[in-house]
Amino acid sequence: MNFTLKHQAFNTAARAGVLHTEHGDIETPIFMPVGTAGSVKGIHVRDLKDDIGAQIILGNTYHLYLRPGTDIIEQAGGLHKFNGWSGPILTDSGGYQVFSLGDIRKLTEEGARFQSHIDGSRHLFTPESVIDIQRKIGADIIMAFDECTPGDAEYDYAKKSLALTQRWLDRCVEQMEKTQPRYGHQQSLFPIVQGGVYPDLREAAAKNIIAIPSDGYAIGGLSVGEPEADMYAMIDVVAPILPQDKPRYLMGVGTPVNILEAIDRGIDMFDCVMPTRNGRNGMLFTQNGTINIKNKRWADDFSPVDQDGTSFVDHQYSKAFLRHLIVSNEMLGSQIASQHNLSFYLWLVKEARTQILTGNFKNWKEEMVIKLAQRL
RNA sequence: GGGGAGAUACCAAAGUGGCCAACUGGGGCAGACUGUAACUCUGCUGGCGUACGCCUUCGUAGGUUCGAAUCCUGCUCUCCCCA
Repeated sequence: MNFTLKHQAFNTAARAGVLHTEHGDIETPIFMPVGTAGSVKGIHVRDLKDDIGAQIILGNTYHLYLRPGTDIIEQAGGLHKFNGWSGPILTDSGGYQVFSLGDIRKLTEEGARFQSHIDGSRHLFTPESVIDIQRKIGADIIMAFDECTPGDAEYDYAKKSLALTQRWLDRCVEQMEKTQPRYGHQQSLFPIVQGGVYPDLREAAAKNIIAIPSDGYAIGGLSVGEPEADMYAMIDVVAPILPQDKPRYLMGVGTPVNILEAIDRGIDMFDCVMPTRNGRNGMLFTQNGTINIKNKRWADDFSPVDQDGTSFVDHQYSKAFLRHLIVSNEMLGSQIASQHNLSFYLWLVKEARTQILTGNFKNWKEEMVIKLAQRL
């Protein structure tokens, strides 16, 4: 796996590049749809590829481990074979579940003990086991096992949490070295910078991490409850420390505005459940702001879902019909909204890339941020 | 014709003397959602007021009572059973 930088503008840290993987090239900046349980909820692989233009998707270690279980995925020949997605796959390590399932897990030096949210059964995740599982899933990009520190963590907690994440990282690296790819393609480990909302912790974490040779570096523990300004401030601290010639992945972010702001600060890769989850809940993202399609005002609006949209669903269906579907809890509504939102997200990063390459990113971004913040 | 049951807010349905502007669902109207325990969650839903509150409501007309959605009487309507 290697990364080629195509262009870097003078008045912004934004970059355009290409990340080459054995399952295909990824043009950055990129948004990666989240497919927690092996599927991007409600979206066919064909539409992901041909209509939405996704270049890489996510899977989740914790969820896939619980269901269908690692054995089944191995028997299938890896997640690519299992779900039919032939492009690159990145798996989250379960570090986010350490955060989101805080009530039913316990952290120790050894790892994280979870109680399954499905049946209550008890499971231990260690840095080693998490690497092994991701190997078996067949991820192109394997994420280090970390503790995703809550956004409101006090300094002392964030510091301890970071130290644990760093010790776990060393064990992840060691386990990667001791093990081999499962299905004949390369698997790369991305370390993760934590440190809460504390610049000195973030700086130390970033410096610590770049000592580990990797094909890419991630920033985690943001957009988890902290003020938006803190998120940007942490990116400002960390991104300049990370190697220029490696992709930078901001985990779990975010809103369209978040993404543009982060691209401006030198981030290359993003993922977020927002386009799919919020889509299912009736929120549409457009160039001109967000739409709550459940609102009464759309009931008799027979114009296309999105006049400027790039997906077929944007022109195939009207706002009124989509509202009807969502309000009626018809599953097609979730599908259309998700497909629209993902298409918009992929359009957004593609357009950002074009603007970077033509040297107009900064101006374009400033205009877009204003438009995107509107509510229609 | 005889017997029985019932009429509560947009719908359904609790409430059978004061804690009732009235439980709870649904519907409606808004809001939230950031490495997915999420087709989920939260709020509001008689009128006016930010709020304390005030006003008008439980088929309808009267009555009893300090006080009625709740008790009594007449009327109207609905449903069930038997002829």
